[in-house]
Amino acid sequence: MSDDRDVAPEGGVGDLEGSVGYALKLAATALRVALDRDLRALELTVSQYSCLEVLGQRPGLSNSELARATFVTRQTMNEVLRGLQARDLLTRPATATSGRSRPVELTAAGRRALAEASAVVAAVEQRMVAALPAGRRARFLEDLRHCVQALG
Amino acid sequence: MSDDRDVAPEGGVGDLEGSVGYALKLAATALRVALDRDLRALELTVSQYSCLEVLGQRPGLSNSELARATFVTRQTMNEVLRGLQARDLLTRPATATSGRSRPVELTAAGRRALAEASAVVAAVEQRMVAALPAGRRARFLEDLRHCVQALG
DNA sequence: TCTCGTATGTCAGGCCCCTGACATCGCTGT
DNA sequence: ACAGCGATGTCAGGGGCCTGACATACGAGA
Repeated sequence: MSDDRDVAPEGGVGDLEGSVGYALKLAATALRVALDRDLRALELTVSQYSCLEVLGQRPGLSNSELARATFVTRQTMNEVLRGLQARDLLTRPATATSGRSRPVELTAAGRRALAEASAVVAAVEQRMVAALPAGRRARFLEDLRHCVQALG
Repeated sequence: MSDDRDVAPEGGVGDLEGSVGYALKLAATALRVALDRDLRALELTVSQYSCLEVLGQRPGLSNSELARATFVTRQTMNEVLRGLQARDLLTRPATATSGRSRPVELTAAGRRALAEASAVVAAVEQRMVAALPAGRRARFLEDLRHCVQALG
């Protein structure tokens, strides 16, 4: 107690270096930065790519459904959609056939952009996964899911 | 090629469920949300907590040094510091003794807030780590570091 | 039928974080 | 001595994400 250095409050976090949460944040940040950098060449943000990717696999989803699928609020997704729609990467009917939800569809340009972006993202992921010792990937994935489940 | 479903572009991402990057993003998001929620009771954001935590372990750091330590830009850290200073959780000399950098110090209230926040964060981390099978924590940490290294 | 709850789209305001730009200050090589 | 360079603090602008709030549209139950 004679020096502040290396002294953590009781029940506190302690050293950051050994913290799983800290390492998790760092890894996620590194991933986001790498994706941001590589996607910038395509004029796409990570959020926009996520939207396109989900839409490519599940065409016709509404704003709210896309928001749930990408884990953002529908307000946020609304803005993302507006940006992509302004660039003619997707279309929405002007009026809803039922209720207020309108199905979102990729345009041809949207599918092209998705294909390019998907390749870029896959390359980054490949670079990351390649750094993991062989055979540990499955366990790593499982551990990540355990974390999500414990926190959700 | 007869159906869009389950058909990934060549070289694309493919299914999201098996993607390490996707799982990593989910885990980091879950962590951030959990921290946000629990820190809200203390009127602290995650960024503010990060700043306090680093400052507690390394008092006297300047704005730019804190920014580097928490992996944000100095502009961002500048705003975080201003918020914390307005609440009297830290102090900065009005004028620099040399150059332009001014050492930041926690106040007594700042140390109290840090102690509370650190306990909250430790509890969240504990909840997360407890979900990992025994003995796998070290390897998980190592894998996360491998990811960071491969991307940085 | 009419009301209530639920889901949806949207606007407003705010926080976090970024890039770009600028002024200031110390150091260094000429 | 001085011009150039690097680091620092700060302002301006923008994007992403959030919560809160509101209006609208559908469906279930009294």
